[in-house]
Amino acid sequence: MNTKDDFAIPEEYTDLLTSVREKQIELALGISLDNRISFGDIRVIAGLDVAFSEKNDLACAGIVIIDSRSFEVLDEQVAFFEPRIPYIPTFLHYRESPGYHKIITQISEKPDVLIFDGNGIIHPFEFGIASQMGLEFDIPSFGIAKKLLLGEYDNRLNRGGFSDILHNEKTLGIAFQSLAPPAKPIFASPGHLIDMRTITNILRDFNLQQKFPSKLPLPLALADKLVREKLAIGT
DNA sequence: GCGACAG
DNA sequence: ATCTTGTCGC
Repeated sequence: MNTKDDFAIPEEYTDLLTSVREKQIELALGISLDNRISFGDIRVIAGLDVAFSEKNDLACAGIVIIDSRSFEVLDEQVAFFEPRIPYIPTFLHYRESPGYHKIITQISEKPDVLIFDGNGIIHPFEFGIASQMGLEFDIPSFGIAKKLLLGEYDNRLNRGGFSDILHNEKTLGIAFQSLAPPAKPIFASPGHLIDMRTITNILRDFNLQQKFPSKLPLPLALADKLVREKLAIGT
């Protein structure tokens, strides 16, 4: 089982990332796992993702904002930026957040909930990118990872089934097996101001969109598609 | 020492 | 994440 010690900072980045790590630990104290908004009151929900060029010198961040009742797209925005560091596990926020800070200033409507591509509290310091962005924007947030960073779960999942993800005897997230296609489960965890129950409801509600079949919830699936297309054009 | 490690 | 050939199933 992975622990904090398994995620040491690479030698060549100790100068830069030691203070980033200290900040993670400090800010993690400010995370709330209580709901700010109940599931039934969510009207506007957004998915956020980043795509990278092959050379890894340019990235495109994107947001797709959805009306949770009609499933219509209310707004979508992209922003290009240069990643500050390469991909280093547990430091995704430091790599991708400049893009998210740009697009959040461009949107016409403030979402009730943000869904990030990555982890919330499934993180050695319980402070993944979804937690940090939710805290910085002061908006309820959670993350979805396609691969499990740490923790354990019962992998005998039925279609449409959920299973708690445990780490050090604590529930950090939920594994979800999509209803539609044979696919591996996804791993969701709260970022900030949202609870497991609400996340479960969102995953269930936004999974069955015939319009865009995906194991990812609709807003995130659309954001994923958006940034990939825009990057291909802008490159 | 080796392996594992969100995107 | 991105690239990329081949293969399986409906």
